[in-house]
Amino acid sequence: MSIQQAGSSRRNKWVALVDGTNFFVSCERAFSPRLHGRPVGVMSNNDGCIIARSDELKALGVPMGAPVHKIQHLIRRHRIALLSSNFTLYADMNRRLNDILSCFSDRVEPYSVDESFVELSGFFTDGLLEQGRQIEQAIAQQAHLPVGVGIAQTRTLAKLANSQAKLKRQGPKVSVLDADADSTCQLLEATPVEEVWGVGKRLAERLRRLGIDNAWQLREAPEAMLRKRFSVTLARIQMELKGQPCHDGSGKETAKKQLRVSRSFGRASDNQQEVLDALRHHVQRAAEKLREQKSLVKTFSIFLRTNPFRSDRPQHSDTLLYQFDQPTADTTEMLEAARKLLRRLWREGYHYHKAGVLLMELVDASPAQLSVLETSETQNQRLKRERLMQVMDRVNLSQGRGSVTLGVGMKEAGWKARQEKRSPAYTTSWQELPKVVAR
DNA sequence: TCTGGGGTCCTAGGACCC
DNA sequence: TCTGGGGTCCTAGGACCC
Repeated sequence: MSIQQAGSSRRNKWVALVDGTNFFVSCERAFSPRLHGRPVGVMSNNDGCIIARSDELKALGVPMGAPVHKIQHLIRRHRIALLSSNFTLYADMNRRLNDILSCFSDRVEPYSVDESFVELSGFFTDGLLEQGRQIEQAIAQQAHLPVGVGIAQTRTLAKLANSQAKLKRQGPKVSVLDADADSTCQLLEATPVEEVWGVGKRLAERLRRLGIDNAWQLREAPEAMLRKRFSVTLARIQMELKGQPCHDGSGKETAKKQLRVSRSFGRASDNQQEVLDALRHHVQRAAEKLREQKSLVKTFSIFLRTNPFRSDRPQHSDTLLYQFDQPTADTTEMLEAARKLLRRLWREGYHYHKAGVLLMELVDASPAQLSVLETSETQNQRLKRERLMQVMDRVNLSQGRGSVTLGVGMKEAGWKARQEKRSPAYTTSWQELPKVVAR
C-alpha cells in the first residue's frame, strides 16, 4: 500500500475550502427576513431532529441532532423558528454558490451540499487573503449567503483554516494557513486531534492512548507507526497536515458507486401494502438517479427496519439482495425485484419504521454492456421501455419530481414523512415564487 | 407521541483454490 | 504422532464525512 501524492506542494498552488455558514438556515433566511436576528433551526426529514442551527440557536445550547421533542420547552420560551428541511431549495442555492465560485477558478470541486474546494494558483500569501475576501463578498452580494473561506496547501489544512475563519467575530471570514509558517505549529498544537478532518471519535480515543492529543503531535508522529497501528488513511492525513497533498481533485464528477434512497415513515406501519408503496417510491427515485449518472445496476437490494428507539416493541431489521441477469436501469424491473424481495423479507406483527432501496455494483451504461445474446424481440421491448423511461425523466425534470410515476400515485400515502413547516420552493417552482406586494 | 439520509474508504476474515 | 501455505476474491462491518 503506498501513499498517493497528488502533485508537489509548490508554494503557488493552494486550495480554498468555501463553506456556507449555517447553510440551511442561511438559505431560509435569504428569502425570509423575519428569520433574521432570532434563533432558527432546520429539522431533518420527518421533522424529527435538528440538522442546522443559527448562531442564536447554538447559543441556547441546542446541540446538532437534538430530537425536537426534547427541546419543546426551549422552543416556546425563546420563540425559536423551526422549519422542515427543503432540500430542493438548498440544492439550488448550492448550484448558485458553485456558479459564483467558477468565476474565480476553473477548478471548483463541490464536496457537499454546503461546501466546495476551489483550486487557486499563482498567488503569494497576502494575495490569497484578498482573493478569499473577494470570494466571500461575491457570494454575499449575489447569493445573499454568508460563507467562511479557508485557504492552505492541502484540503485537510484548508478545513482547519476554514474553522479558524469562522471563529472571527468581525471582518472577513477568511483565513490562510501556510503549512511551513512558524505560527502553524501553535495553531496545530491548540487543535484537539479529533478536530482534524478524517479523525473521528474512535480514532481520537486510540491516538490519545498513545499520547497523541493534538494535530501537531499527529503531524510529528512516526509515520511507520501510524501506518502499522492504524491505516494508510491516517498516514495520508499526516502528510496533508505537513502540507503535502494526498487528496487531489481527480475524484470529481465520477459516477457514484452505490445509490441509496431510504426514508423513515411518518408513522410506523404493519401493513405490507403500505410499505410496498413506500418502496415503490424509493425505487423510482433511485432509478432516476441511476439513469441520471448513466449507469446500470447489477445488484439490487431493499431493507426494512423497525424503530430501534422503541425498545418496548419487537425488533426486526434485515436486508435482501437481488441479482439481475443483465444490468439494468429499468424502473419496472426494479419494481418487480422490490416486490419479490419484500414478500420474502416481510414478517407479520412488526411495526416497520423505515425502508430503503440500495443499488450496488453499478456499471457504465455503454452499449458494450448489453448482451450479445439478446434476441431482436427482447431488444425491441428493451428499447421501448428505455424510451418510456426517458420520457418519464424529462417530464419529472420539467414538471417537478413525482409528476409521472409508475403505478399508484404517492400523494396521501401513510408512510409520507411529516413536513409541516417546509418553506416554499422559492427558486425552483413557478407556483412558489416569492410574491412582492406593492402598497 | 416524537430520534435524518446518503455517501466513501478500508480492513479483517472466511471461502476457495492449488 | 505429525495434519501446508500462500494466494485471491468477496462480504460484512467499522469508521468517517456532511
